[in-house]
Amino acid sequence: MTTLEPRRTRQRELITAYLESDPHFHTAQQVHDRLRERGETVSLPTVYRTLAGLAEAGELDVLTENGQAAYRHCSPEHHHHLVCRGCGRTIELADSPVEQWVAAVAQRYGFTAVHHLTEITGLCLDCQSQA
Amino acid sequence: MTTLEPRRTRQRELITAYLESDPHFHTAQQVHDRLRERGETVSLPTVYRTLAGLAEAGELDVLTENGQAAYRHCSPEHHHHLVCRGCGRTIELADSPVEQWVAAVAQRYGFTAVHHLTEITGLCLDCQSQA
DNA sequence: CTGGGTGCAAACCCTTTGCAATTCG
DNA sequence: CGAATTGCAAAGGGTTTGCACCCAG
Repeated sequence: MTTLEPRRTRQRELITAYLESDPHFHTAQQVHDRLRERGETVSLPTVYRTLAGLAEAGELDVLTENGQAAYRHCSPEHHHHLVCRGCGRTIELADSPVEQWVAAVAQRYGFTAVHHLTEITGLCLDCQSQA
Repeated sequence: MTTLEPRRTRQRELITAYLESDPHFHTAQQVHDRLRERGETVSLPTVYRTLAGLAEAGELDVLTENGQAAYRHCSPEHHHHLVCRGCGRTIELADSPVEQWVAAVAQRYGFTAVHHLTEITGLCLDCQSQA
């Protein structure tokens, strides 16, 4: 059996390169805009299709915020974020009990190819005083 | 200062009553449909406005899945979901270590009004064999 | 009475799809 | 060359908004 690889096109390269260059969450539209700003021409549908494909292949993490899907290049060192809803300040969190729990849950229900995503939002000290 | 209470209307009563009667996640459209099935007349925009208002007031938990916002009457027993990427099958998970960890993290960094969201996706047994 | 709430319809926004043209392998 | 990919434009689906009418307080 031959592993069917996606065809290597200019557009696909641009998109994956961009995601790898900036390992944060980006919506399809953001990716599209950034590439256009650089003078690259990639259509919006192509961005959507490519991102959807990569996500399904498990190469991207997906997060829906505000009704928009945001994608991020998968990283082995998975960490979580604590985000301030006021100023957007983000704190990276390490050593959470989440990974272990996820693994246990997956095993219990026989799930494989498991991904997980945890987002914590709140108001930081600065934003509390301003409110 | 007088606390400005939302006006008590028939529609608002119906919506809140429904959410309290079934403490799971419902999209605006689902709420609308259920109420209509009962013969109640509430317009879709009103459902959206009411749910958005309640959510902002912190009386509802919000979760966006598949690009649709789902609302649930706030309950202390927050649980998470394990979703199959193949068939969409969803398993509700209780007793996760996430809430405690979130509380600890929030306290450590001085965050308040903390919300969190954990999504776990994978492939269930059925979808593994079909692949 | 008076302003917030409601309903309708249309507008919006993000996303997906049909299909012809293009391009990789 | 053949199949996968792209781009365009248009459709789709959920959500929001403008505005006139209505009803709770």
